[in-house]
Amino acid sequence: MYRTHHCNELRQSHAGETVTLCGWVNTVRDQGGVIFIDIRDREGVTQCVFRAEENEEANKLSHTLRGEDVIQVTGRVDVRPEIDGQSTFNDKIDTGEVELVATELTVLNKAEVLPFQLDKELSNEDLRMKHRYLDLRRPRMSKNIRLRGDITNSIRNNLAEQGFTEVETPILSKSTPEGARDFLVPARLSPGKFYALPQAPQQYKQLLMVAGVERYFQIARCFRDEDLRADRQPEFTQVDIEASFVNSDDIFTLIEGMLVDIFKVSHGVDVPTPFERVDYWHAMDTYGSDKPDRRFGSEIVDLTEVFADSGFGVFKKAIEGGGVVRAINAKGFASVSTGQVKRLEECAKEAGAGGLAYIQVRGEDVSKWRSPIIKFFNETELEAIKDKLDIEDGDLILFGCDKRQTVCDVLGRLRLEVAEMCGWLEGKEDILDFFWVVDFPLLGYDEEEGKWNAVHHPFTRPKADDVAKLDDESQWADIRAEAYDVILNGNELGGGSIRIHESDLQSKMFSVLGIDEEEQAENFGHILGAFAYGAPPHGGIALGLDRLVMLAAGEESIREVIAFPKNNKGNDLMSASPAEVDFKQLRELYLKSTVDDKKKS
RNA sequence: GGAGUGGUGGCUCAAUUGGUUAGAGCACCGGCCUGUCACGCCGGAGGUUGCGGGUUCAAGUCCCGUCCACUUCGCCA
Repeated sequence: MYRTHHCNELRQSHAGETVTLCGWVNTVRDQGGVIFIDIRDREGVTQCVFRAEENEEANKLSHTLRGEDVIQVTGRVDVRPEIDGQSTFNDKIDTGEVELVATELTVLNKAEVLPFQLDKELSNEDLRMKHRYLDLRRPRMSKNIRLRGDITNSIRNNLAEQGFTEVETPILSKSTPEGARDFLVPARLSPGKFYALPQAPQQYKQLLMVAGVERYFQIARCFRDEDLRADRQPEFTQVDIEASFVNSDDIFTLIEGMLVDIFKVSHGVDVPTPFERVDYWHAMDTYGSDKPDRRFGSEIVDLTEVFADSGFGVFKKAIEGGGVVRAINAKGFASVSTGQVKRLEECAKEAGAGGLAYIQVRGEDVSKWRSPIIKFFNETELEAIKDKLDIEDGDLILFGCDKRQTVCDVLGRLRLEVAEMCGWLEGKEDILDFFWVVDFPLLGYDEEEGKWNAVHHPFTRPKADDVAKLDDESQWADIRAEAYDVILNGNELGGGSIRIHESDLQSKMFSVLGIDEEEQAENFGHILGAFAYGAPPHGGIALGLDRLVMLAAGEESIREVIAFPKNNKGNDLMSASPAEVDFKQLRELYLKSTVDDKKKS
């Protein structure tokens, strides 16, 4: 037996016992005669005291210890003494009332000097990743990784209790043209052909419903070959769920229960249920986002009627073209700097706006307002916006005018940017604003491609009341889907839908999406076939586990909750992957690179 | 593919906006210390300022190129 206790276990009640601890040398405080070593394992830290009078050899050896050496210490648990009437208790550590008086020391493994110190925050991401195994030793990382484990446990328990069966689905699967770029794996046994890594187990889980599994879940690794972000990795994990004979409400109840348990585990709080449900268009019109952050106000106000006949040409033209004029009031931000205005304008342009109209409200009197556009407004318009936007001295008003969708995007983004600039979220980190966004549109028109795409995915069921509209293209934009997203504080935790389970409806859906019969047979023949043999009504959801754990851990990047993440470019700096492979390996796969590598050497 | 920020001893950062021998804290090495807990004290070692070029009497600082990292847009549920 290596040890009798872990390093966060000993208390005054253990006094007098002889115990053995194992762990890493956290700190060394060499006083010459007496030496204090804090020994650390994943649970915590315990102070060991080495004195020559207890064991001369151990004391001597203790002088050679350095940070991160792995040691085994045996000794007697003592309550920390009073020295000159002063307590030597350390209330910063849980074991601070005792110490281990060492009688035996074994160095299990010496450590070289580390490339970075574990007791300091490190800004060098590069270095952290290169020595990730050391980075993970730090308490914050270790806590995150263990929280992730606790959360997946909680999810498994929760779903098992509800009768869900965990089923694994293939990692080597088939490329589908829809959605993100696939990772491809050459199939040696079928020269010239490729597997694709799954972007999500979507089709498999529906087929499991046809198979009569009824309640499926999987903590599933998914792959997408797109550019990375702080909250995006090429491989990521979804909590994938599908159930038969359920409606949206059943899914909501299930997921709410699961999330309540998760935040009980991570925050120790009871999240109230049921979560509020917000209509998609209400979210878009009010917050300019389908995953709004509602922890602060500055909601979007429609001013289309006010400016319907405006003397300001830009507004008037937008409205005449079927567009809208809307604005947000950034309360108290009239002090915005020129640089910030520029940044906001950039932001608006990125979201599709032509420019940014604004008013800096500096005083009660309109003559003191600073704005490039206000001179075009008449008295009635000014009174109307004062009233509708609740304008007070010190406010900043930001306008958007264009098509409804564009204005939503623009003002939605500005709203978040302003919140960032003004620190509106400071002190609100503990708020947990969970809700559902429902009644998504089923279809969205892609201007570039000139075709209709599925907003969620092609298997999403239209709302019963809207099914008939599939026959009339002019009504496609108005079809609502039986789809839902669950949101927390402006983050999409997951989304799902009730699916189509009839092959004729599914076939019609494919047609609407511009997938002809031949292509349907080729790419989706198996699922259409399956639906012909008695597919039960079913639906499900997928939650992004990485993001969920990130939020539960209070981190800002999913890399902080993934043991071995990839960097911006999809590289693993520790193992130096991806890497070149031997020519022979490629030959066996019938592959030849076309990369021009004259830049090398 | 575009944009932004950054790259200075092992780590975190500084260096008067172009001017002496590139500094400090931590870590490291040596010494001292029997109650420390971010221990303390004395001493020491450690640098091709990411790389390449240019401007200049003089470049960590300015210019061009390039590489790397992070953030972001495009892309991506």
